[in-house]
Amino acid sequence: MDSMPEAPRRRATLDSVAEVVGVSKATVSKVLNDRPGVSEATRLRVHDAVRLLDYAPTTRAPESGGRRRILVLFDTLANLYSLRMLDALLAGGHAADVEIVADVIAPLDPGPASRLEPHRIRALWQRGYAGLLVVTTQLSRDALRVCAELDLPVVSIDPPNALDPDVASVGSNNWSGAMQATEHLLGLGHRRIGFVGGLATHAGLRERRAGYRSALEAAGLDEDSALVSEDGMVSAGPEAVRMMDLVDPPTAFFVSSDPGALAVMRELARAGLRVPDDVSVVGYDDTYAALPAPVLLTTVHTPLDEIGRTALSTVLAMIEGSAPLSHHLQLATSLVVRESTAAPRG
Amino acid sequence: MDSMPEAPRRRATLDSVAEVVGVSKATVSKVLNDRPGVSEATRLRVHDAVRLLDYAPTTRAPESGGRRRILVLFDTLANLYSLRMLDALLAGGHAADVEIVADVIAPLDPGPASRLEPHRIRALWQRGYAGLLVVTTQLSRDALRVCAELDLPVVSIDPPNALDPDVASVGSNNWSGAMQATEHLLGLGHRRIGFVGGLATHAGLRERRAGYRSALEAAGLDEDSALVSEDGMVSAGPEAVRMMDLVDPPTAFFVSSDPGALAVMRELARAGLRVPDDVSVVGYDDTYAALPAPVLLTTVHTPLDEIGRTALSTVLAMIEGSAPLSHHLQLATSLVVRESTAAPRG
DNA sequence: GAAACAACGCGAAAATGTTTCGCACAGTGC
DNA sequence: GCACTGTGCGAAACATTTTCGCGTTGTTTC
Repeated sequence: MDSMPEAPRRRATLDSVAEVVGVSKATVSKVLNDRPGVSEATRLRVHDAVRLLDYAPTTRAPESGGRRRILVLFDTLANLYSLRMLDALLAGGHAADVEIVADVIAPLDPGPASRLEPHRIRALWQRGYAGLLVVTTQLSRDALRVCAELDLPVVSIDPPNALDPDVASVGSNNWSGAMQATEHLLGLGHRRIGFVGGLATHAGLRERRAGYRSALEAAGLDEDSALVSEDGMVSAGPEAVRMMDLVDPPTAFFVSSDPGALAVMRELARAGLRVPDDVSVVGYDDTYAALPAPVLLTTVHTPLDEIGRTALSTVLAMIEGSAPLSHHLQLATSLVVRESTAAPRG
Repeated sequence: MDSMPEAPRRRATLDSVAEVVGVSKATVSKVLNDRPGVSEATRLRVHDAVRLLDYAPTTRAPESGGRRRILVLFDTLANLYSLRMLDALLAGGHAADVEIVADVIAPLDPGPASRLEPHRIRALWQRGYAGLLVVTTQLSRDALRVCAELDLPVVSIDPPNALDPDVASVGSNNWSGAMQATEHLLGLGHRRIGFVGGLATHAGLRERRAGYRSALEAAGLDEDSALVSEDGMVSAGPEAVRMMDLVDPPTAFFVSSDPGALAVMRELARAGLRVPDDVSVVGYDDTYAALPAPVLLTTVHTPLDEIGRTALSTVLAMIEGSAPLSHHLQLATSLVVRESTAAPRG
């Protein structure tokens, strides 16, 4: 018995493409590099053959000449959270000599149809990314299965849900952060503390709610459902004003995002209430630190730099083949007391 | 007599490096690609020779999945201007099926030494970027020369200085924008209008100053140097407060950036002055539009989306080989009147 | 209408860089 | 002294890009 009867289907090479088209490999090379000196007809035929044979240049030595490329997918860039995360990742990319490519999942169509579908994952993989970082976005089970098939390492940053325990994730301890914020207000003497949260579809936001409740309970207080809003951040301001009209209004608000906190402060100011004299406000994430607001926000600082660095080194470790340190890292938050909180009146 | 007696100093090649070190080109190649099978001593000697000869491989990195890659270099990501620009560029990248790679020039070292040096440009070219977009950053003449040599198209977005007329640039009409802002205040009845600008090293900021002055002159007013500050944005707030202490204080401020305007509003508020009741404030760039500030900022809207799209299509056209529509595009600004301006008191 | 000319498309060969494979040599065990 | 083994390196094979010249085609000139 000699070797296998059929050809072992070697990878397509420039010569094989040239042979199929019936031109020289020089011509094929020119087409692939968009060099002049080739007719449009030949150009088209070469492209067809390249597609047909699924040709890819071999000089691509994935781990050699070119640097590794990591794709970072944001749900949106329209907030400072994304910006600071990107900044941290770029710094980490420089340090590790990898190329960080940022993209938004659906820059044109914000509809729910533009999720990360399996075919999209395959397209990403074909583009040669060595790893994938997904920021505050849920990956479907199908998408994850495709990633596993393609051996494409994925790390989720601040995942909305801990859907799959096998997916590595890096985030911060939301429950503890909310505890810190609420305990700060309790420590100032507040007893009626409103909670203005985002939609409870995000696990992190649910954890913040739970932390808020735990802090209240630890202080011997019951949660008052009239003081809790989870309608999403667009209605944060009106919701806060609504609570202030209650017979026993809150003296402080814990708002589970910084933009939401700013919206609350804005609406309170329009309603004639001063922060922190009349009402205290605590935000979350510390993404607006550099912003010279009239009243600087007391907020929970999430270590985005550290989260970014950790996520990057995790995905790099996975690319190298080693298992990540832990599948679900949560970094510690810290409270930053600025100007928007004070002891309640009287 | 034959040709020139001395060698014309050709570009270093693998063979020349190998000759200098006294090894084969295979060994040099292994060193450069971090392949095993080379002793540490040889590795070091090769690295030395590479540095000495300033060797760079002539073959470029292959394009990712066939798509072109455009590098966008920001001076910093720590502001919403960069964020919105990046967002616009990513959207344009999706539309044109090119990969947008964002990076900051010096993520670690903010010193002036980290400019875009020629060798850095070569490194970029080697990584296979088809074009370069530079945001609010000056390129040195040397760097531009290298770009021209390498045939690497460059488009400057909002360049600090119109150094080289041959470099394509896309920006907005700063002079006209400042005119609009100042005319708005004049139209409301203001006659004492303070100008708080950034450092006048940036051409765009100088143009804004000129537009401010032109509007005043068109209204028959003289510029009062006591009402002009160009100390940079860090001192914007204190400068505004200082002007309010003048015997004939301004009734309005034109601040030539949005963060600066917010800083001014913050300091005015701390000094007990209400905006817009006591003082009006106009900002510039409209980068904080989505921000729920207590008083929404009246500002000059610069069309960052359009600027980004235009810059991207310009660099793509240059890659295709066609000349850009124009070398120095300036897009029109528009005034967005919100809450921070009103007629002067009494 | 023919000769001269210009432009373009293409391939052979040279140039450049990467990978494979085998040789030489040093150290080690018997 | 002989076999064995691992390491460092280079020759040659391989993959791709670039240069340069040749032939074809279409156009202008007389």
